[in-house]
Amino acid sequence: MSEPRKLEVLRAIVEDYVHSREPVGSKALVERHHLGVSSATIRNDMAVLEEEGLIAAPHTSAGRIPTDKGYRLFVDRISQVKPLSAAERRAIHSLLEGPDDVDDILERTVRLLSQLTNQVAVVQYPHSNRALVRHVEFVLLAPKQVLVVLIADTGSVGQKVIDAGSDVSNEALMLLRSRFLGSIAATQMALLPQVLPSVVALCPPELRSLAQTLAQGLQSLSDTSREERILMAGTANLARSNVDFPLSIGPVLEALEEQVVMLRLLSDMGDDPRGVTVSIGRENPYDGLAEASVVATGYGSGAKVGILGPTRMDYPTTMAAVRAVARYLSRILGG
Amino acid sequence: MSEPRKLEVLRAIVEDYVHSREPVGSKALVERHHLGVSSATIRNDMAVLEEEGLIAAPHTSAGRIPTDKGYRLFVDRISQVKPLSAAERRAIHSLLEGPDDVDDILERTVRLLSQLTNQVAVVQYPHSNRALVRHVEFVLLAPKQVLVVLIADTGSVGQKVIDAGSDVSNEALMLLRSRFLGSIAATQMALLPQVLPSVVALCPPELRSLAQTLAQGLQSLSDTSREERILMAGTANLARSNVDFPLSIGPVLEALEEQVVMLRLLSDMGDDPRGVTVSIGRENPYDGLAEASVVATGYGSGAKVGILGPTRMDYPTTMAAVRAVARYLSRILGG
DNA sequence: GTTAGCACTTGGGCATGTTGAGTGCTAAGT
DNA sequence: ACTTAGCACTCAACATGCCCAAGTGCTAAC
Repeated sequence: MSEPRKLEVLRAIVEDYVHSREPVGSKALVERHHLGVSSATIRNDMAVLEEEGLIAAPHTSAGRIPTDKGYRLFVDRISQVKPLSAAERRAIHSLLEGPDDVDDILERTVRLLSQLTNQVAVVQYPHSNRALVRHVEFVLLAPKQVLVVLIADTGSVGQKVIDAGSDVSNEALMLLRSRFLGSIAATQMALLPQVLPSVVALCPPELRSLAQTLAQGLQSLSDTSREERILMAGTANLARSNVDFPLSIGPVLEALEEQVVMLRLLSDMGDDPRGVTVSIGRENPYDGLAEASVVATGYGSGAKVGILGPTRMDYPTTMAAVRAVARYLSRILGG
Repeated sequence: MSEPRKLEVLRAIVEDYVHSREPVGSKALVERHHLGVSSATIRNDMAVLEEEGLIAAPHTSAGRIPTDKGYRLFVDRISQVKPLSAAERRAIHSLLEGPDDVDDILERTVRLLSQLTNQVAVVQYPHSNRALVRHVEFVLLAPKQVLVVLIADTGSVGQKVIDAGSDVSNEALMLLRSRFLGSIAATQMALLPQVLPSVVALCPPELRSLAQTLAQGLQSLSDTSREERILMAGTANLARSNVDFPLSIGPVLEALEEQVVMLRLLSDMGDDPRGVTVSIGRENPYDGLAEASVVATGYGSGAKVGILGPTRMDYPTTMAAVRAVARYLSRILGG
């Protein structure tokens, strides 16, 4: 049995199964694809594929369906990225229009991606390593509570309420604000941890502890605004694509609700800046996603975009969409 | 047949059905509830209830289930709000702890509510009518793009990118910022539409048009920060509560994804500041929610909290939870 | 107005039969 | 050494028929 044909058979099985949602048998296979051999030969090949754990039969006398391992091989070695349709290109292009508000763009991106792929789309807020501090604001909410606001020149705004140990005066805040602002304006976010301590050190002793608290607040903002948030869209696709198909969507919804889980998931994925990464079924670190796959890639300076869907998914098309969207995102937000 | 007993029967049917998820028959009814009459009598009563459209039989020889109208009557006239359990009270109390960040509080509230009710919880961002302007910031992102930030003394931060028609200088922005800030600091958000025009009018003529654009931005922030956003949690409960129960969750997920739909839904609901409002099944203005009910109430100065779940839901408990959570929310955020 | 009794309906469970897609194997063909 | 035709076998899915329990509606008596 020839190695190339074996792969061809696997490809055919994956494609047919993704398309029909039904186990595919040897006879149907030779009919739909013009492999130059008979169904008996295919049966032999399939037996081998099954031995290798690439396909499996749900029950004795049904066709075969790909295993996680089968999909893996398919994705790694067989599939070719499909070009996008003209309409799809147009849709992505239209992302370039409209206001360049980061939130807005991400919002629209994630919707578009979910529509293109018919899956749940997920996008991580862009890293703002290179962003510069544009403004700092301290707002006294209650005697001991201060709202810390950190604005970057990219337009991203981070905010956090912190608890000062003791009563805080407005004057003190004003003073500290101008101190901080004077020292860190136009500084890279990534450098804050190095710069902030010296600012604190230069403050009058009686304000030192407050300044310390505020500095911590600012620093955590520079951290969290980098990675913390995630946006998603297309949850309804989970239900739709699984009409009469029992991917139990409960666990998946749970995973999607836990931003922590999703963040972990995305950042665990490889970081090949060129290609997209695929995590299939049980390869996922989270149990609830044992029947799901994640297709993701990085954009900009390292944040991730991707989709989540059933293992039985049209990988070539999906990968193409994710890749295209990521590229445009990089272009718009400026790597 | 006595009117009180008829209601009693309806109540029993609703309660049993909610509990067992199965149509309830006359015999089971007399066994579980000690109504002082025989099953034959109940049958007569049930026939009447069915005529009145309050209950229906899925097939000829099955028990009855409540109709939307039946639930309506139940909610309006029969049910008594159940007191919360001690554990539930404790959980709600613990909301009082931790930092009083608005986002944080709402986030935790909505999670808590979804856990208490086992439904999807939804909360609208609080109205900030009475909030005072604390700070205004303009950030130049690109030659023609300005980020407008509006900070309220409540700690809520609104932001928006606006498109100035022509190139903008940093100096101009600085000047306008101090003008605006001087005029509207400590002004009520609700008053902005009246105050802003006069600020614009006092600007130097060459900056007038930019000032006008910025003023519009500020105003829309004061509007949108009031109503626009919605937070939700517990989507996974949709799948869980419908294991082996075919509320098609697809349409519901769609509705939940459309913030517009949800906002409309919430604001269409009555505004009784004391009690909770319930919208049952087809009473909902959105078709996808024909098999769902919404239980909501106002909090603070008019925003809404509530839950969404299947029509077959434990209304008394749910209503109690929603009401209790709304009260605490009002207390924390200061009506 | 209530109740007991009874005939009637019907979905669900179960055992049984049938069908068809699909397999694995063997033996023959290239 | 592959490939192929043929064939016996397996098994989910569907269908059929049967029975049962739950439930109803009605009537006649209390």
